[in-house]
Amino acid sequence: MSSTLIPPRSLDTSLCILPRTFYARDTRLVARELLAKVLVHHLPGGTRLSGRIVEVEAYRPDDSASHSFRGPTARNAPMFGAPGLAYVYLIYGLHNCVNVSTEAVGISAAVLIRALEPIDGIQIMQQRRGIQTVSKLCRGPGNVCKALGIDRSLIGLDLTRRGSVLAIADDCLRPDQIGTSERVGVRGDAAAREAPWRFFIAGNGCVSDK
DNA sequence: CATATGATCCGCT
DNA sequence: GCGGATCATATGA
Repeated sequence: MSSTLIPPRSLDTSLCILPRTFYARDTRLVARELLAKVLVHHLPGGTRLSGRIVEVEAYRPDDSASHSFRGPTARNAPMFGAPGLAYVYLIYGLHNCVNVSTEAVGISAAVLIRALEPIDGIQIMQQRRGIQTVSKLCRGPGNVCKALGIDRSLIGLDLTRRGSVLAIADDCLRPDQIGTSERVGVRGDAAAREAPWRFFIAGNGCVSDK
């Protein structure tokens, strides 16, 4: 397998947390620009689990594949909330999936984090996943959450807040080449199914569904 | 209340 | 390629 990225050994997340203004923009742009950013989960006790974002999907207003398509509910509330909030949901009764809300308050949109290139806490991720292969630890949205220990207790968390246990940081690395495709597993109308709103770092070995 | 379904994953074939 | 796991959520009675 080949990887286009070289993860840093450490990262000062306190200085480079993405601000709310980053998320308060068109979701497709936010999704693209989240590539190569670093998702960080701080565990109780101070252990840091992190990975570089290598694959995302945009879910937009008036998007029949989106959980918010039929209006606000208790579950999708974070999608309508402030940009930069965590939206975590359980799918198939088993898997947690993590999103970040985007666009202005009242507008329902989010970016689903589909895959990471592991950086910090690889040994813990291996234990949680029950596998060794690093490139598979955070491949797929359910696996991202399982490896990093993200669950619904984090719903509504403000990822832009200083000291948040979950955050996204910018260490100024940029993806070489961005690939796009239709989103995985969506079942809305034709426009939603065909929209090229999945974005990934081309050639990265941690991307799902290649 | 009852029921159908899903932004998935894994193991088996 | 197929199906089972497993349950929150949404929807309709």
